[in-house]
Amino acid sequence: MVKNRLSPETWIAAGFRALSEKGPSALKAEPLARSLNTTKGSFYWHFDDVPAFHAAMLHLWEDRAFTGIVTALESETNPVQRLRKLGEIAAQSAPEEFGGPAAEPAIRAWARDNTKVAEAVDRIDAKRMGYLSDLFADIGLTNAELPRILYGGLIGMEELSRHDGASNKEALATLVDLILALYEDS
Amino acid sequence: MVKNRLSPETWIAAGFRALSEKGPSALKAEPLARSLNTTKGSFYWHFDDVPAFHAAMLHLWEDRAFTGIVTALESETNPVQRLRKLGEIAAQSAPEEFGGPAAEPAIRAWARDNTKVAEAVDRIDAKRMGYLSDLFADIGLTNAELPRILYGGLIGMEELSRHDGASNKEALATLVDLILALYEDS
DNA sequence: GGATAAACATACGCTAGCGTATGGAATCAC
DNA sequence: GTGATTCCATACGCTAGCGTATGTTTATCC
Repeated sequence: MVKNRLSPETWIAAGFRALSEKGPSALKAEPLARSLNTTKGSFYWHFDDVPAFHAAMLHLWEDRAFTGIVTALESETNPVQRLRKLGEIAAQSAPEEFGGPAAEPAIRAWARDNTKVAEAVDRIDAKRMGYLSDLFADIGLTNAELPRILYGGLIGMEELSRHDGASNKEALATLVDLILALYEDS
Repeated sequence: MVKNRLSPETWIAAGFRALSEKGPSALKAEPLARSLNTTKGSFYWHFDDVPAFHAAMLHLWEDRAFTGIVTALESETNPVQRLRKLGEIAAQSAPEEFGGPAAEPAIRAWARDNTKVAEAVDRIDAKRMGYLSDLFADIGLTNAELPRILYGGLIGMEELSRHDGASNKEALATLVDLILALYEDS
């Protein structure tokens, strides 16, 4: 029998997997331990308690939720290309360390019964909306509703995908086109 | 001391209130009883068990989630007016019987750890998307992505409002305008 | 206005998960 | 290799919520 020694990261990854698959109520020490074929002895060695574990998950996510997008768009030089690229990467699933596809909606759902999570989501939303605002401003689109339309569409479609399983690739591209039509006209 | 005798509907309303304010984890018999200043003796008189209570909540919602929208749009005669009106009513909060504002996002969050809820949301989403498809088809817009864009935007903005507290009135109106620009052009 | 039923209160045993404590195995230092 | 450290297993008491059983109150019906 191979004895896999676990790291905090392993637990956190298992946490995101459970969060995505079974919802926030699955983020408990003993069930997670079972999913890793171990006991909560390990859990309480790596983390002080359950809230501390939650905080660790949240910290990892908040750390990458904004910068991850920014760096992913760095390769594109002009704002229009960045907007189009944003539509593409948003249509893809999240990395495995966050529980694979539909990690973001799962975190938003988590925010409903956890204040700390809600606050983190608040901060990330504000940052992303600000970034979108700047992007639109760069191409001369100052309509204050555009970031909300695009980001809202992004969130909503991710949510929809979870239920109907469909891809958002086409829809997001079309949405960006609809918005950029304003740019062509100006 | 006035003895308020409770009905199943009172319990269900309290359920939606708790769901909206504290999340799915608040849908438990004893906490709900406390919120109504009573005991679970009443709960188990009106409902067989907790899953049965959940089913009752869900049944009420599913019953009104689609038809409610359709009847709200009946006053408008042509499809374009209906689309604009849809944007308006979606920006308002849900009726109090469903826990006031942001009831829909709460139910979507609930769907994450409850299969029955997820199935109900599936059915409602399909119906609403079908309705939107018909609406767009009526004005000659056959682009299959449009229902997803509008409905996704609706869902996402509702979610955003919960966090930043902002209204979606302007953004939804603008989104409808962006889409209807396709109609003007054709 | 006493009998009947409906609506609620209370007490009970049960389970899942929490956090602690302590012992045991695996790994590292040298 | 043995001593120390790191990591995990197990056992314990505790609490919240479940569902049942049974008692109490409140309304209803003639």
